[in-house]
Amino acid sequence: MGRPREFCPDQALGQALEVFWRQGYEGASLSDLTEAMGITRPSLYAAFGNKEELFRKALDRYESHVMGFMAEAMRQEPAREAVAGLLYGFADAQSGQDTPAGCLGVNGALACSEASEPVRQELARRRGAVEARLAERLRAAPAGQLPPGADPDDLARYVMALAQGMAVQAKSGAGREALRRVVATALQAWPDSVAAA
Amino acid sequence: MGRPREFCPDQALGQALEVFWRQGYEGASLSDLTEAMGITRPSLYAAFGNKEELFRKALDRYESHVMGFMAEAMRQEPAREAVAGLLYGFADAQSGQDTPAGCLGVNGALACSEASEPVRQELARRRGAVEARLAERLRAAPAGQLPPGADPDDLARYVMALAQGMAVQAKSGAGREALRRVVATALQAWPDSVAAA
DNA sequence: CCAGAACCATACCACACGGTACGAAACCGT
DNA sequence: ACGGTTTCGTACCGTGTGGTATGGTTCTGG
Repeated sequence: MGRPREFCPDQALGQALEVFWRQGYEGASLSDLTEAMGITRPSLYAAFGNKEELFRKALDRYESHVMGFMAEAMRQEPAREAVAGLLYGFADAQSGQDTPAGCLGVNGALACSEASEPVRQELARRRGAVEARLAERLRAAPAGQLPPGADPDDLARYVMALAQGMAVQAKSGAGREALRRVVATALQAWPDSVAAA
Repeated sequence: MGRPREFCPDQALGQALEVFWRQGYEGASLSDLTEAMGITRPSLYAAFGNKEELFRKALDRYESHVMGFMAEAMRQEPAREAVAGLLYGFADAQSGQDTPAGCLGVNGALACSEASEPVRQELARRRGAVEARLAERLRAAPAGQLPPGADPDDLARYVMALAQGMAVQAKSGAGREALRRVVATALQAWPDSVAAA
């Protein structure tokens, strides 16, 4: 009962996600957000709590929607295919025509004022979680599927560094083609012959 | 003539550099800056213009001091040594004990409000300049020094992506050892045998 | 020893920030 | 039709932002 809200929370969250994605947590003001979401300040607070909670919900939506490809990519065999799926998936997600450039997890709050330190740490935590999942995936690979002498943890960190670096490049203006060539260049170092072994 | 200033501009700039490095352009308030520099607001404006000019001067100082190793690294032979020198140099610069984590060029303003767009673009421009210098260095390498089938432009973009990704990792808490292993993992893909060819 | 010049410190400005109080409007169950 | 409930819109709050006016202070050149 009571007056029904005049906006769709999910759609509004999608708009908020875009603003955070483009401008980062601190760079997105409440005015930017409410304007993009098409709702007023009090409506935002009633529906989403406050700016930080809104950001966390946008982050959840980002992970489940934009990064949804990850789960399937990780399942690919052999391990090299999983890494290739991840990297090409990141490249595409960071260079979408209808989405902001780069990655919300990197754009969100890399360096910020002390007030946003909790947000920064949360993002670092989530990046670490992805890296841990990848390390686990690589550790489960049969011997011989990884490049000779490569440690799964090191390899996972290397792949994530590359992904995050591509996010920086995308935000700097690099297009999809450029990013895909970065992935291809990296994968040339991990020949199919190794995977076939 | 006139009253002499009671602070050393170069030292004050160094303190400002540290604050920008740690908190980024927007995340560093004038209060943060003046407190770290040990000077008052009007002194800052008299000596450095305004916040944006101060940032640009800090950026120049960063390039000439912290990134000073680049010129020598690029001169190394063969090309693989130049890339190795660059990457290890970045890894060390991003994980210094007495300096903020990460890279000022990446921390400074990756995503920001519209007001700081000029700063963001300037940083993207400078990152591109480094990439262009590296591409030129690789293009000048004798045939056979690069991995087979690798395009110098793609290779340069790949190396820069890795460096910028390490900057993200460093800001996330990765230590020097972790970063160096990322570099080593990347360099394993570019065997010495290729360089010796 | 004084005039001019540059610097320092305080106190201030307009404005944008994140967040909220409050009254009017719109709905549901009875 | 009406009471209770929830939303919406406006107008506001305290605080912090980047930036500056002003007056006292400390130096140099003559």
